[in-house]
Amino acid sequence: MFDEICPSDLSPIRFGDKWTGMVIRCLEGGPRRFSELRVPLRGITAKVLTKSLRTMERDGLVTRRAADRQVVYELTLLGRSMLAPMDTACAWAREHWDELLDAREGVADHRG
Amino acid sequence: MFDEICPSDLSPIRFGDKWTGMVIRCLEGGPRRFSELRVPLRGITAKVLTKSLRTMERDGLVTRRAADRQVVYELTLLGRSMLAPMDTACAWAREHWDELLDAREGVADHRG
DNA sequence: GTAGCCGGTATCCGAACGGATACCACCTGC
DNA sequence: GCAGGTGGTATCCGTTCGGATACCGGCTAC
Repeated sequence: MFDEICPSDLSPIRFGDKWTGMVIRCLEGGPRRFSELRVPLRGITAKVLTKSLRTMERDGLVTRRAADRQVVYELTLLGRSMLAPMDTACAWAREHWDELLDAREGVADHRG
Repeated sequence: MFDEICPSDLSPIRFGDKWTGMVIRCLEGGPRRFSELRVPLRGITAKVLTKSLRTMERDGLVTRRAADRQVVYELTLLGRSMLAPMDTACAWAREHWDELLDAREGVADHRG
């Protein structure tokens, strides 16, 4: 999923920790439950997702709401405001995709 | 210096490693020597700066040129192109400075 | 009662990050 | 000959990051 949304592995631009950017993308469409977030974030362990979400909560990017025997996470206005710089970053990465790739492959050619 | 240029400590947006964004800002005005970079980057050790610069070189953001018994680092076009998303990120951070600060202080109030 | 989902926590681990310190070769100026 | 600057490298160190694994209480379905 995220291979298509955002070419984030190669880009040097990061939003928060490894997963924060992807979590924000997952919450872009509305509130999501803990286990709903784990699906698109293939392979993330509960511990790591919990830690990311707690940090994001601390930083005012998401809210955690435990209601009616389920937990939902939702973007705050601040969290939602990060979508703009994220779009800029993704546009930059897409625009310079080839150059980024060339730089890494050049290294691979020389040393790998 | 960098406290004024970019409120980067509080912002969750990062470009490369800890120093990459600041190095790019330092090189914005033209080529700089190794020791010239160390001045504004107060406290950076030679090892860490070397590592940052080598990574940036590998990623095609800077060039290293050893000429006439001195070494100069210069932004590539790719490196220079990062100034645009960096400006966006800085603008975002400035715009949401108070919210970012509140989130952290709220934590400090509760737990610190 | 027991199997399963939900939303985690606890513990351990290896790798990477960032820094401190010491050291180095090379050249310049005195 | 010796101090000082330049552009590093080598070694060690504590912290953080991200992940693997095991386990947990609460609830539901059968």
